[in-house]
Amino acid sequence: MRIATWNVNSIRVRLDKILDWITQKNIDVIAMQEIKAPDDKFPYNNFKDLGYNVESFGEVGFNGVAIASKFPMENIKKGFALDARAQKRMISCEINSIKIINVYIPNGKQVGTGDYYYKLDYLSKLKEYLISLMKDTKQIILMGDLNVALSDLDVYNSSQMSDQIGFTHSEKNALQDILNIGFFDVCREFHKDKKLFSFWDYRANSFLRNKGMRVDYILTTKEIFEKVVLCDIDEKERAKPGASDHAPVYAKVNINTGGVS
DNA sequence: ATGGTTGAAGATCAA
Repeated sequence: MRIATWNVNSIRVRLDKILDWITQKNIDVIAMQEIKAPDDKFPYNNFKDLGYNVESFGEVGFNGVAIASKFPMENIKKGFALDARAQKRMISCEINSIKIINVYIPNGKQVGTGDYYYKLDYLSKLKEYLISLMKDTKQIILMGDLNVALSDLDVYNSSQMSDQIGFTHSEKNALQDILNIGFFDVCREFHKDKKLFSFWDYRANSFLRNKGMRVDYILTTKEIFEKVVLCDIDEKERAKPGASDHAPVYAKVNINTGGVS
């Protein structure tokens, strides 16, 4: 099973690129964030024409998440009961008895603002939710834009990024707390000592200067991680004209998917 | 450099 997460920064503007990429990479399940479209404007049929089931949870103007899957999705849940602002940031389902959670963590805007504390609260509530979920199943994949760079290898310049949004001690600790309950940072496990970025700001020629951050993650329980055979970030998608400011992160998991893939 | 650029709006807000 090939899985992916991508902050697409508008499902409608990026549609052709997304469809081309999931076809080229033979992606079975893709978690998308920042679709920036209400559900009645989501291009469902374009995914269905390629053989994907698709579920979206969007709103006008910003946020919004969606999952497209070649396999049937069961127990679809839209929203996160512990989200203090009840925004459109989480959608989850079960695929082949694996719990798949797609989350778009709040950006936080500025350190010390209400938005920043909302972000920390969201990460804390997500950890509590995952702890409760793990009592029922050990088969969990959490994918999404977590808006936090975990280590010095996840930012272009750790001293320059120190105490900046996405790289404060509180944010890093909140994400590390989630890993500590039993989740593996799959891309980092496969590339232990390498600088890894998944996001480059549109401003100030960040991509050309490779001033990026890794904020997009695939996290899995140990039971799933043991079956992962590869994980990478496709930086080439970020280099294209008209790209999202995020690149897709993808992995291959060796599980029985009924012969479909 | 408190700038820069992009998207969804249709003025600014969010990132």
